[in-house]
Amino acid sequence: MDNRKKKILQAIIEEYINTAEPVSSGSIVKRYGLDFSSATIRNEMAELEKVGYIEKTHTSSGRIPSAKGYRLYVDELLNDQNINLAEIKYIQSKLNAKVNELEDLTKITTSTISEVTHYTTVAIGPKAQIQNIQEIKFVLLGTRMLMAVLLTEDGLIKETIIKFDQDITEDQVETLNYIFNNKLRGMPLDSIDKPLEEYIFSHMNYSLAVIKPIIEQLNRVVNEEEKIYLEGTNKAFELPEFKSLEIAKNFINLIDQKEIMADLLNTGFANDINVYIGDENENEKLKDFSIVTFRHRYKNKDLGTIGIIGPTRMDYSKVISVMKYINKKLNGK
Amino acid sequence: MDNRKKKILQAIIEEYINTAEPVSSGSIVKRYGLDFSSATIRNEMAELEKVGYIEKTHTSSGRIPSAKGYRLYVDELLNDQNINLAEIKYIQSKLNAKVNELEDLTKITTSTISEVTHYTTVAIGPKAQIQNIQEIKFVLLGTRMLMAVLLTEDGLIKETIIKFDQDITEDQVETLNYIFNNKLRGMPLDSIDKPLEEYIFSHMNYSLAVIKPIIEQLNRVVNEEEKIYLEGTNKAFELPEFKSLEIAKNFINLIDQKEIMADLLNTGFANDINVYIGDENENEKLKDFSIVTFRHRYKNKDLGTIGIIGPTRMDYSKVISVMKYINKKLNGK
DNA sequence: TTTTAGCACTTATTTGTCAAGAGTGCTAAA
DNA sequence: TTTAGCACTCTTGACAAATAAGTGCTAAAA
Repeated sequence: MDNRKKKILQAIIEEYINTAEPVSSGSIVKRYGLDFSSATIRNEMAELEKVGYIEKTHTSSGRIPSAKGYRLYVDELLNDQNINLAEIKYIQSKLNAKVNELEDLTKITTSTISEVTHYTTVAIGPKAQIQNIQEIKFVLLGTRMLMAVLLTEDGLIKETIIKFDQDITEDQVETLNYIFNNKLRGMPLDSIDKPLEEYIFSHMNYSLAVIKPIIEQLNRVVNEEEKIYLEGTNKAFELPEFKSLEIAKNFINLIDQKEIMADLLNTGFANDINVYIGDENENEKLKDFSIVTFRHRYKNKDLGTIGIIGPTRMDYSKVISVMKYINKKLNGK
Repeated sequence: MDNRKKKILQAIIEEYINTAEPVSSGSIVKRYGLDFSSATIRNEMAELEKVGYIEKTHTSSGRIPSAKGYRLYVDELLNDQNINLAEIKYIQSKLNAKVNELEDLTKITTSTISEVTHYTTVAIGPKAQIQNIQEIKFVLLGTRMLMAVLLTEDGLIKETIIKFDQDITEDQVETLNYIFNNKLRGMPLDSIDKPLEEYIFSHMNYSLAVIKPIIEQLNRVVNEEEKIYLEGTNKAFELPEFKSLEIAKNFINLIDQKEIMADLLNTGFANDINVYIGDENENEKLKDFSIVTFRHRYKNKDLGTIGIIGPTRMDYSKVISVMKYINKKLNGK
């Protein structure tokens, strides 16, 4: 792969990202200041095709990038500072809002990314199970309802409601607070389980009718799938790829299945931008799409993952640039 | 409108709902046990068209129902007990799950309706602003973070986090609990406002640095748009209407705009099934779609609204039957 | 008076053909 | 090594013709 070939490949990919049409040798000569004739470009293109970076849709058509082509582009060729002043200002204005909860920040970030990149954006909160409990508090609401609030060492907050068939007294709440904090402080969230229930019941001699529903509900909350945030589904429908009913349907099916989205977001390396192009994706259903994710960690705290999902013909340069910038901003918060 | 005309109209509508193709005079004779020739049906159809219940797509085509036709069908002709044993069993199994929070019930109900009807289903929780406060509790998390929990007289629970630039003591929390409950018990949620802040500051002589963020955040939480629950977006894409890119795009645009969905769900009569057919909808964007909503109240408590959104060619009989049944079940809970 | 057989007429849909256009691969010359 | 030139391939759009589905109307039958 000499330099000229790379330049031509880059031109093909960028032209294709812009126009969504197969790229001809002529159009490259015209628009990409390469000082050769179309015949020369044609020869180079034939070789690029032989090594699998580009493809033809039919014998006499222009070329489109293959997944392998995009991969080289993403790894070596693209500009990852492709972000302008207007975009920077917009992102700043959004991210400067004061937020009290990580959830709000996730929502804002997700919608901001979708606005700036014009792609559908998904996000998921940090995994609860692996975190350690810092504090747990019970609050009596009315006479037969408790709210339990869990605070983890990483600052994640989980709350849930537990209903009882009998009245609960403020004294009981106080005891519960004492027992649970005493037992759980510093422990991982997933240690709220059956053995704990038995331990409290037998060693601390506390009413099972109260303990049991609490443990069960806390266990449920801690283990339930994290919520998925989704923004800009409609953005995808502006893309020419979505003229194909097949593609549109697959896309909607994908983002409608929260488990698939959760899996997608929970793979990849932390604090790095992960790009999965077309059939690089393990999931067969994703072969026509690309995903760019970012698992955000800050000061060793897991802050969840944000991902962009779109057609393989995605503006990787813009997407990656925006992700990088947002990450920098988030770490400054 | 004599009886025979109504029968023919019903046949046309039900055939169209099944096939999504314009209905010819011949097909009705064949499939709907009406003992007349196609010529007779044709004459009747010409008259039904004259009064606006059905329409033609071109001079020699079969007929499709107009909004007015669907309206008559919904008001007078359809079977609202169109639900079979398998569906009843399925709904029962889903709704029998024990839930601690209204939110969980809403989620389950929404997805159940979508599964049974095969249409996209949306829901919104009860409006908070109009409810009265029963209890308010503050919980200290760490040293600079409060969780505020609001319980309304209707049983709605709202919680939120407030962060401070200074440490908060347990004594302060106790005072806050006293002040707020004392002042707000029995008051509507939207009375948490600036005047209240000033009152507490001046009359109770309490630190503004603590009061102000609390009031602001509570106010924000109480007034923010209720969350929208959405299930089965992909179901819509199985319908022949969604072969049209135009329709598909409009649909996605609609359900992506939470404010439109909220408006939609917040109109209509409580405890009644509301049907809006095609251009009966006020919103121009909805002219190709129908909405069936149900504002659920029980023992005078607002429990939110559930809605089905689909093409005007919707299986109203099934949708209304399922809604009615679900309502009955919910009221038994 | 109501119903219906029969037929002319309308429109959509499908199929085939043709010409134009875009782009390639290859050859031979620069 | 590059490129002009040209034959070749495939797509796209336009047009025409054939087919099919269905209506409206007329005149006869019930």
